[in-house]
Amino acid sequence: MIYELIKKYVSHFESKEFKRGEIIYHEGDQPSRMYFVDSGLVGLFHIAESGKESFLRVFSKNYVLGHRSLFAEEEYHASAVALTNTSLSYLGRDQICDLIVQHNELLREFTRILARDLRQAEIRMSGLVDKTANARIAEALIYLKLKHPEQTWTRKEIAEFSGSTLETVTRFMSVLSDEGLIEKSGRDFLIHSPDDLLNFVEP
Amino acid sequence: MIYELIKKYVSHFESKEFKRGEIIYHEGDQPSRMYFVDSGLVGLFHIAESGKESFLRVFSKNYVLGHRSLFAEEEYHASAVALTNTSLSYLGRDQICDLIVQHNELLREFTRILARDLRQAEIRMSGLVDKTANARIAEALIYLKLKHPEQTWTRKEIAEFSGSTLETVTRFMSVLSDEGLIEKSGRDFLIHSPDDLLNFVEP
DNA sequence: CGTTAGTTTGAGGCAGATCAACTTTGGTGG
DNA sequence: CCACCAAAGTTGATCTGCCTCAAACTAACG
Repeated sequence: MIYELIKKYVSHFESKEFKRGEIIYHEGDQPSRMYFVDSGLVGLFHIAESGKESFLRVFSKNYVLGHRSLFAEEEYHASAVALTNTSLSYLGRDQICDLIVQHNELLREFTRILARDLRQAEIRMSGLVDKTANARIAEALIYLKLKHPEQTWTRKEIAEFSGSTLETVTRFMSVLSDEGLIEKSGRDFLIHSPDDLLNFVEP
Repeated sequence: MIYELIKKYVSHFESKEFKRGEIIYHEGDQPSRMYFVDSGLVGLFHIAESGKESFLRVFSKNYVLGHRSLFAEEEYHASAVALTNTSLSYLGRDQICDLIVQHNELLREFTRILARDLRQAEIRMSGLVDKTANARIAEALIYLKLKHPEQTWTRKEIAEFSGSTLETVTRFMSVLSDEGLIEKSGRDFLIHSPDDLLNFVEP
């Protein structure tokens, strides 16, 4: 959506390829660009003091990344990592600045994205206090797998997204598999019915 | 800051008084206004399914509230409550819309606020997984009391801000008092040295 | 002063983190 | 194409932080 809007005003983009696992930008760095996903999948991760990682956001085709830091005029608070082979286009900070000053509607779209992400972050925060680990894992499974069915998510990624641990995710997925609520195949899995899954965890 | 900017373009505001405990807007409502704090203190609370509340944000003099929902074009995801007797000015949605379309710099300021709040929410999220309850309580004490020394925060508010419970907050504050790191006086308290406090909890 | 909202302290229990050892998967290079 | 091996997943056992429930106390306001 935002990427479509931007393409209306910009004809040429620099672009770059990343392989699975490659880092797009590092937590702590000063932002100099805004990235757009042409293909592939990107994850945003924050590493806490203890070394524990949190999986904050996922970016897929046509999403933007790096915008938060640019608009906040802060360094990156998290690292962006390619989750698959990924192709990104990007624009420099100055070019973005010109664009948003000249095209108010573009800036409004960025503002909407940030406002929605803020809601999501605060709701997840509340879920971390309120819900059991299994409930959060169930939601993570649904969110990650339904939005990105082609991706083979690792147990570690699911754990970091749900605010749990690898072992707890594994254990719970075994239960779900025994209950016939998901179907494991190799490292991947399939959700039969999201509703049944949620019902299982919140009766 | 944002309020100052807005005052440059708007001469007349409607305004309203709220007593401690009064609700300014309800979670789930459609946003129709944006509020500005003239005096007093406002808290933003989200109630999770189980009934557990999370204390998401604090708004004091010159801060805006209600902006997230307005920009996201979503209903409120949390309720705003007066923490003290509070005086708010407000503008209607249409008026805000006109303002931000006409004054790009104003919209940029809103975007910055949202971008910074998003960082904070995601860092707090990560802290909920990573840190002990006591570490989060220590941070909450510092954040709430240093930014708003005049406010007598309740144990419940501190608990909901730190993602803990009233009892755990009470217990930990008793320890801190015994250690001479805070000084209780009635229901209120005083922090001697924020650094010492943080050092006590993260050695 | 009486009343209510807020605070304190204790005892108990359990969800889920941690540590550890073993198995499986799937990519790679011979 | 198969053998190998590093990376990912599984499972068990243990341990503890802190939440929950309960009951008594105290501050503060009208």
